[in-house]
Amino acid sequence: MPSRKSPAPRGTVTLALLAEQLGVHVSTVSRALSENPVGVSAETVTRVRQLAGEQGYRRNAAALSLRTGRTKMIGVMVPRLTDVVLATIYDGIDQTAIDAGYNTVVVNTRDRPDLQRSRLDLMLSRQVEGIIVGDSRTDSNLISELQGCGVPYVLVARRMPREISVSTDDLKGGRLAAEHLLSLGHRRIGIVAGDPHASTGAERTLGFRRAYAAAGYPPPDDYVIPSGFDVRSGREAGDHLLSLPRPPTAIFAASDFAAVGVMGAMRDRGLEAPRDVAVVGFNDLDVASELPTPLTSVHSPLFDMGALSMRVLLSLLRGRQVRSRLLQPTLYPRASTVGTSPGRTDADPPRRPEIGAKSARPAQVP
Amino acid sequence: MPSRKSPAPRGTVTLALLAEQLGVHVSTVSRALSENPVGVSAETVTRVRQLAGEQGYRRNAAALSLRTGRTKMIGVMVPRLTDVVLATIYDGIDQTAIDAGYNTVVVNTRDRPDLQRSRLDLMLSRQVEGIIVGDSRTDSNLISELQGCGVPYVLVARRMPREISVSTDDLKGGRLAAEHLLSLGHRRIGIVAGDPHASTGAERTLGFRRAYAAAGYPPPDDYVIPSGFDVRSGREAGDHLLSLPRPPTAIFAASDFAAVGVMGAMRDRGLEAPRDVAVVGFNDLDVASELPTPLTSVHSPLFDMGALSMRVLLSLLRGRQVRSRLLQPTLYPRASTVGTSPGRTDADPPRRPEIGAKSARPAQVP
DNA sequence: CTGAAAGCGCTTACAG
DNA sequence: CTGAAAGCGCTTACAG
Repeated sequence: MPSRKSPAPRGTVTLALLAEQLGVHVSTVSRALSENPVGVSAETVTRVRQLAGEQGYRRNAAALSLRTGRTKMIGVMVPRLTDVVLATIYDGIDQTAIDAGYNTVVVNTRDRPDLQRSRLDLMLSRQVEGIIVGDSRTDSNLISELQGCGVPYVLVARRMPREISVSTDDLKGGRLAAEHLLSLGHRRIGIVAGDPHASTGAERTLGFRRAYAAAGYPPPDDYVIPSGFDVRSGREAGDHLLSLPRPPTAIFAASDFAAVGVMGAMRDRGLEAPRDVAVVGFNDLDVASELPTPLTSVHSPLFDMGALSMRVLLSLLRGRQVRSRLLQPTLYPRASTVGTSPGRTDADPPRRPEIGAKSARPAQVP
Repeated sequence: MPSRKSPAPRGTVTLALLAEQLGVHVSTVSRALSENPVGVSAETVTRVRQLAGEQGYRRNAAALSLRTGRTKMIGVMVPRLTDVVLATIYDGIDQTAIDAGYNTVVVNTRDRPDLQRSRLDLMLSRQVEGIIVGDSRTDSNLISELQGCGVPYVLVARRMPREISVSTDDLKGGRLAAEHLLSLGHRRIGIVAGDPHASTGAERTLGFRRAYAAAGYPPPDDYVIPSGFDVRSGREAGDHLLSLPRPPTAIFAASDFAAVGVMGAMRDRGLEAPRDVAVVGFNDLDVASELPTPLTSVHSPLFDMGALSMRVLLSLLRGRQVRSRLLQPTLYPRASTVGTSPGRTDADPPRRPEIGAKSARPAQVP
């Protein structure tokens, strides 16, 4: 075996380069390196792979894609990855994609229609085979653009009429929160509503309001504050609600981080949860149960939601018939509403007490 | 103008297809569609672009890359995007990349050397022009693989000897936390150390220990608990520290979320910060200042760190000489150590009191 | 200003 | 089992 110059000589290692060194045709090298080498002698396969390994050969994905018309790439659109909710959903998507032999490429669109458009263009240029849409909004025409481009897609987290989606039953989640606060006797409640153009924010709020209205206590509009889903937005909305002439006795926030912001606003006014104001969050992130005042929250299965959306998309790519999925939310009552005194460790076993559906899993996509 | 069938007829719109419809050569179409059309009549440019718009033409990125040898893609490796610290750094990277005409593709490696390897391979197959490495570890040979592959790279957040990196001065950050707790009279402290194979965890811990040793109170090894950077790890390490025969009077956690976990462990034992145990976190995330008990934390400029790492990589790609950067940490004292009583809104104006450097920004890469 | 050709790196019928 | 050729969609010297 003659000693080679260096693992990666100068420039890239190509099939042609390997073929030349081995004295065989480039097509033979291609066959030997294919997943399942057929029509090549075992000996050739060994020789080729040996050299390819030594030289650090890596198949050029662009050439492969150009030739075969396939990329094995899935595009994922999210508003922002710095929101751990979306990051967790994406994690489920990515892991499921990898297990199925696909790779994902994710873009942040910051909930801005202009960025949705340009980032979608980018993904289409890169020939993604499918798209998972985590940033659909009622005030954007993203969906109609998607319809025109001929690439299969599935919505996740946020849904839209007549579109295939995988999401939490947010209407029900809002209702669970309302029923919990109603049962504790709260009549004047405030809502940190999240983004009204996202179905998550809109439906959590709607489910909550409907339940309160049905009980005879329809929340007035000025107790419903549109917001983002982050700490800062929650803080601002909380400041607003607590400054009302007759502040609410309980606040429902459409996200856990918004709820933390509400608690910050309370703290700075010398208010305590639940003594002065009860607080309910949404999503039940890890942080909720470990807060100094543990947060009552509506759990939604984020990782599973991402994973399922990917499985639905894979079915779609295989030409199967698919339908939308609604995952079940579960409310976990904690000290921010039911007022466990600090130190009573038995009163709040994390992740135990459930209200609502027995976290029934939807039937898997076949 | 004859009426067209549909915007995206069947299959993809290519240059050849446009050329045929216009009765010109494909190379003419290519020129007309190029960024800066040169050597084409203005009229042709208009005609071509008009039709391209109508037909929804999108340049095939694979073909472009194969032809030009350029991809304008930057790879980003992180342990996990569900850690908001990394997500924020990535956000800085991505925005800076876009502004410079590049796109990023990010991979999660979960701090597993095997995944580092396979995901790196993937990126190299996709012909990334540079890589930003957020997951370097002392127990992985990722760096030596990177050295052999001929693609420029820059480390971010975690650093390694003799490698170009952009990170926070974690040694100093640890020292700031130690000086703060020393000044409050704490002598027996516990450390939730983070991952010892990541320079962030190792150096924050080392800086802290050195300062305590220098003051005459070297922390014993069994008060230093290796951990992850998440809530759960912090919770477990906190449980451990608080169960010691002589529990610490203060705990330094290498991340804010780990600190929240520590506070959860305290709460379940009926302990309060800072009355029973003082707590210091690291990174100063948004959530830190809004917690029911606001968390004293060492701020590090995460978004800027990501952005700067991208600028350094861009310099490297332009063949310039670059050097490592160390960003300055700043300690923000809050109620978890200095015991502001709830309701005193003037005692903790978020983001105001500083200890340490005046957040001096490093000189920008030219 | 426009056309014709070559070629990026790869896979895949088609011969032999 | 191996070779030779075609072609994926694009850009870019090279002619005219």
